[in-house]
Amino acid sequence: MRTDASQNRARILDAARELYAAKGLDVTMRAVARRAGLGVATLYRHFPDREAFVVAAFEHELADCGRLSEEALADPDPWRALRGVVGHVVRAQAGHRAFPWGFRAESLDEVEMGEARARAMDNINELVRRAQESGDLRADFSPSDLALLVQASDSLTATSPAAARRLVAYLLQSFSARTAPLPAPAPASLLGADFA
Amino acid sequence: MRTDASQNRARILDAARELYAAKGLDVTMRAVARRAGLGVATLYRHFPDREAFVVAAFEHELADCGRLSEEALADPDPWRALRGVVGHVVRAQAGHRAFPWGFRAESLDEVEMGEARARAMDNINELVRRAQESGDLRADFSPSDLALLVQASDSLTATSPAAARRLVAYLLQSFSARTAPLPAPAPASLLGADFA
DNA sequence: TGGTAACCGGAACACCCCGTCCGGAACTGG
DNA sequence: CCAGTTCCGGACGGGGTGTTCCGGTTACCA
Repeated sequence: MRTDASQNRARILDAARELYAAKGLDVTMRAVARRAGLGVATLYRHFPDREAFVVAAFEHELADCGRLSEEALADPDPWRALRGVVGHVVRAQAGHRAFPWGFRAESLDEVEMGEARARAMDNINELVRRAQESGDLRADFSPSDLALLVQASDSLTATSPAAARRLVAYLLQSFSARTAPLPAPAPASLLGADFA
Repeated sequence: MRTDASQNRARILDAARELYAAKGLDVTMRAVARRAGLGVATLYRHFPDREAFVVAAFEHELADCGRLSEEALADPDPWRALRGVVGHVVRAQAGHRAFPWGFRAESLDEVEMGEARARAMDNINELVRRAQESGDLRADFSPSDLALLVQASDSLTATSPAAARRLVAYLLQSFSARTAPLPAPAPASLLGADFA
């Protein structure tokens, strides 16, 4: 591979991450190309189609997610560790709006990233099991509730990051088996000043 | 207005409601016209543009919402009434995916519907106040949290209605000032069989 | 019943998107 | 330094959307 080609590849992925972070997945290939200072054909020279391209842009975040789940397993307090993972993922997603999509992408299985995702999920499942065993996490909690949280949070991040944070705080409280209510962030209106 | 014109107007709105209910707002004007057995120009003869058209399709639901909030105010148990309103709105939304969008639409203010919405909001604000006074609803609850719930629920309804119901159950529990955990519906995976 | 005005339908317009093609520029190995 | 291969960028095709135009049709009223 020629040096300019690999430089351009990196520049493309950087541009994609910046734009996806700012605007979510509704970013055209042309916009990415323009941001990278390149032509659209260059994108298609490095990636077969749009989906593969988006997935490639998420490699970094997925690796982060895996590493994070490993660290969480080492925490002696599984409930605290789980909350930490949730907080991290939600923050990562606030800075990278397409995260849930990237996480769910079918085409991950093609590359070895599918395995990385599987390992991260195994870790999280184990973390959930431990947190339930410790009695901090409600017994009827399902790991799929985390996906639920991530997707719901993402949909709110688009309109109001503060609302997303508040939603996450509410949900984390519901997940807890203890009764102590967690403090929620300040209310964030999605409807302008309509609600008092 | 000629009788066929007014008949067609009703047929258009019916078709729109059916399609929006089934597929959300991602329905083309052509699709609505085809469903109504009419040409697309007929749609634009009755409504200036797509947005005004969608808003018009929501007139009925908004009126329902207002009536519902009136009834809820008559309930002696404000917390139960509030949960009832939430349940109704979420169900209405499951059958009418574009509800949150229609509720937030700016252009409502142009027609007299803006006033209907304002009254519904006043009622809900009052309901929240009473539920807090009764001690059932947490003191730091904000009426805007309802908008948060509706939007989050909507985003999940698209992929999994069961997940949306579970989310709502979790949130309602968090909203409660009492400690008794509400039973959550069965877990609903958003990620296929990836999570155990 | 007939004339007219209101109404209708589908084609057409303007604008987006993704993905491809090809002539020209740029890098690199000998 | 130069030839040749790799790479680039803008134009192109196919498909989609919201919106408008115009000739034909239909309902109404006198």
